[in-house]
Amino acid sequence: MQTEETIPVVHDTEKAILAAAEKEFLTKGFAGARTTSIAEAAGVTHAMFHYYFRTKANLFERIVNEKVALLKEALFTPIENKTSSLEEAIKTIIGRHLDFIAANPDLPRFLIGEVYSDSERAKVFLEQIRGTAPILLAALQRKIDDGAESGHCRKVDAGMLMLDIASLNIFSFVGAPIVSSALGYLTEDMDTFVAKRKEENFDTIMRKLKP
Amino acid sequence: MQTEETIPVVHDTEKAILAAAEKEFLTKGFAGARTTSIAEAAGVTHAMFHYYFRTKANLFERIVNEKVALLKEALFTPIENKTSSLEEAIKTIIGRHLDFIAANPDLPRFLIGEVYSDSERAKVFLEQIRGTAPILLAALQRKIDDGAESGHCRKVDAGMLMLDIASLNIFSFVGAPIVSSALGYLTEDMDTFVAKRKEENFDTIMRKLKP
DNA sequence: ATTATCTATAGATCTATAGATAATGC
DNA sequence: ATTATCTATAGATCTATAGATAATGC
Repeated sequence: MQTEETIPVVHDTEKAILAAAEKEFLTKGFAGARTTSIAEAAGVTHAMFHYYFRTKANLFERIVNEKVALLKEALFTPIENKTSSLEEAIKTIIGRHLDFIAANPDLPRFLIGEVYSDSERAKVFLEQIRGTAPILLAALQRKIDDGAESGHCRKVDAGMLMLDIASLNIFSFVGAPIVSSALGYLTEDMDTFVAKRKEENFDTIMRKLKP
Repeated sequence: MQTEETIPVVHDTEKAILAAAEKEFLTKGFAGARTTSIAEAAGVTHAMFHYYFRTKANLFERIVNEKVALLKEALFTPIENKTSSLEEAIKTIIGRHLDFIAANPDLPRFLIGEVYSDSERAKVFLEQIRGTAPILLAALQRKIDDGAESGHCRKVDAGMLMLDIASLNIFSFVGAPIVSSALGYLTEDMDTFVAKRKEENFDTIMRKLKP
């Protein structure tokens, strides 16, 4: 039972193409994606693709930018509470990151394969991150330094710590199919898996920080 | 000054095509690779491509199989010395893995993007690993269990530990361009970087094992 | 004789556009 | 009048093959 909107639904076709393109590009990459398949999946004529977005490259760029912005926002939002402990800050970062990946499971592979395999596209991506990452990292480094001074943790580099966190989180997803199949683990449901990995990776990182 | 071989160099063209194809496929993926570019890079006519390998898919499969076999051999060779300690075993595994990635820097991205994005290709890949990984893992698990019994380390799952090791090692390379650029690190020479990462990741893993 | 190579081109896609027609908003 | 949609097709690649010619090994 659909509710009739009085507000006209503008550009329904445009949205359908965008949604179909996102899926096609994220799963097949730029070279593997077909504009005809996108139009077909969107349920519109192929000509509509070009009417709304002119070129394949146009639409691809748009989707990349959208995804990078999303990632930027999800990951590099400064930790709100200035009085939160280092432990809480790390828990927040890992939690955010893993939740984001769980909500966008194709994105890591897409970024790895499409964005920074192409140096031109990588540049745009890196520019975006360069602007915001340092804010989060500076705050993290301050907390680490404070902790180190009071003897609660080792003095490690915040950037390297973030690389460790990113590695453990991302590969939990990207590598899971290999590992689970190779080792014969059962694939439990997503939520359980994410929760388990949050704890596990948090523990790994905290141990690394211990004096 | 070239030494004249009396033994005839068989299939020089074939080798040239193979080498060019490997580079093209590893950097651009199956969909992005062009058989015309491969022939051109190999310095032969395009028809030669088909004369030697018939189809694009043929050659792609051949290169995937070759690379997977290489990876299998490099990573899942059992630790020789049965009397070696857990610490030594882990050091060997991390060292081998990182050396292999350093020697094949495009391979992780290629496997991530090409092999297990396609479930059919992934199956072949996983079959290969399923055969050999358990041998290494069983040996590692035994060492962990021994260590746990004598109170030298925690009792952790060898499979999960390998996932952590793989994550940290692979992402050291795959993610390095992002991180180094985002944080403004200078790219030091490869050997230094590999050596540093070996130590760092070894330390991370050993801390995870501590009781 | 067999193997390797070349030129030329068929055949299959795929992106993009032209131009006509229908729907929509003033 | 403007915006959205359709059909048809141009134009550009790309993979693959046909068929002729040169090189090689007995």
